[in-house]
Amino acid sequence: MPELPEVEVTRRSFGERIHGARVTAVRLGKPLRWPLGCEPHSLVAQSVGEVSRRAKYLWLPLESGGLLMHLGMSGSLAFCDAPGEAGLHDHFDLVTDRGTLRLTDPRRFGAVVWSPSRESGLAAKLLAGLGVEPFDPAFTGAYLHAALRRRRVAVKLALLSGDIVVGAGNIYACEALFAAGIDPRTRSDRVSLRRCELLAAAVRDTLARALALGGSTLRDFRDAHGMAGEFQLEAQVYGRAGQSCRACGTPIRRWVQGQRSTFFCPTCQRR
DNA sequence: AAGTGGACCTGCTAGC
DNA sequence: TGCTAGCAGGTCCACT
Repeated sequence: MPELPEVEVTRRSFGERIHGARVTAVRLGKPLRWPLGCEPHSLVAQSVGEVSRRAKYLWLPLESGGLLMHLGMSGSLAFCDAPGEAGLHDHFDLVTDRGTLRLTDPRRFGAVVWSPSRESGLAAKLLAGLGVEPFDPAFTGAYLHAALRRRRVAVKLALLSGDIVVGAGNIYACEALFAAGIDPRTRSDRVSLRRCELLAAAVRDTLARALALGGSTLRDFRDAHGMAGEFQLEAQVYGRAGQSCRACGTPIRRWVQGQRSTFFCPTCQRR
């Protein structure tokens, strides 16, 4: 589910309200991707700092360290005053004096992991090796070109790998490649500098547009207030196999790369 | 180092 | 109506 826009929309929807709150209880549901890494009760009475994001991870600072959270494929966070009984898929509650932050994640690919800091423990290991942030000025066409030059995998897979640029998942990688007019099957080392400039701009613009629209709600994404996103209504290719390209009318094609669906317009996107 | 495929887990839908 | 196969927004890990 959540790519960078959804994670950032989520962060913005509860970060300010939880800042300064004090933890009063922690409830765990079924196991997530990794064990919490600390005694849940040890978090009680600690105050919450300013929530930040790196790639698709959120970092919730506490006094003894912090919680690194990931929404996986199906996770979402809600922050509310009276959350009610935990449901079947509610696997983590951080109860505070200002409300409860609840992770709902049916598939349980998500994670909540305690670390002494972002720079140590499991958090450091998970954050190591991540590529540049898409809105970082360092993410330029020249940077992208230099990184892609060393790879032979299809450019779509290079975007998804997360070690060049972070944030674009399956939806936005497809959409950015469409916006840049690049065939997702193109070998990374054959994308010219000129087209890398277009692609870097397309990644940035696509993610920014999605952010402005509150992300994409395909089935169940909601921000911490329960608001759905609207980017999916503007998708040019994602999930549109067989439908006509909004730009040229050619049927959108579906192709499998790295065991995942890629959607593209064979006319608008060229190798 | 880079590339490949499997693993994790649940729910929904299309098709027979 | 009921079963099954296939698909889903991520990314870690082992192996070549």
